[in-house]
Amino acid sequence: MVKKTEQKLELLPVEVLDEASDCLKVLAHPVRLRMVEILMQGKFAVHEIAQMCEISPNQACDHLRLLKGHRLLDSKRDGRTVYYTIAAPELVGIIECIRKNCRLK
Amino acid sequence: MVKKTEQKLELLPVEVLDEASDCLKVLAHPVRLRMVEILMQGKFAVHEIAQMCEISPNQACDHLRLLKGHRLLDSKRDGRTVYYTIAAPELVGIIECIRKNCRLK
DNA sequence: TTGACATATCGAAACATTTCGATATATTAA
DNA sequence: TTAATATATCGAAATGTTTCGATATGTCAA
Repeated sequence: MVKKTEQKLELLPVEVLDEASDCLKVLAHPVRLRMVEILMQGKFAVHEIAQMCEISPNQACDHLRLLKGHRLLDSKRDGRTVYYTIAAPELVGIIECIRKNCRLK
Repeated sequence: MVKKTEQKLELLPVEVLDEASDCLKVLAHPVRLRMVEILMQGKFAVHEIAQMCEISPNQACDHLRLLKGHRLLDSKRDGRTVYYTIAAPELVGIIECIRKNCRLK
């Protein structure tokens, strides 16, 4: 019999964990989760997102910039309005996971 | 036609987002993701987990304590050894999501 | 061009997290 | 009891994040 600590566990490479934890860190904020939720239902302008999140436009910019910087969102200017959209489809899975699991407690 | 900003979006209650972001914040660390991964494959002692994560035992304690404090893990002493286990089944969904999505890039 | 609106950027204070060593507690065997 | 092993706790330095106001840029209409 093999000793427990010598068993080969199936573990993800460190780089994947680093990347995943970076991504989770960015998502781990109630306002940013709300933004992802909102953008799962369409494209929206910064001021619309700010309003729905009940924060100031420049604060919304900060959060959106962070999300975009990690390639989770994308943006496109149309006139003086900038519309943000979901860039990383895996976000949907995480929000779904929250929807499914965070009801209780 | 209803104006976009007046559309009723399906949004999770703030309390759920607060709780979810708390949970994600705790998970958003490469060592803690590794711990969850490891514990998805069985129960392990603190020193075994520390060794597999390549950190000191007291640092492992710190991280395990944090995870347990958020009810993501559970522990049970057997003699002088303390075994940790997964307490929140929803963790599995998040790790699965990482496995599925964080290959590329 | 000017004014108004929409978004973006930046610095710094406030706040939170991480790490590490020192020390404490719990359990067992001698 | 004492020594050895396994965990746990704590304080404080180092580091990272958040927020906010001031200011800058980009676009359009008059």
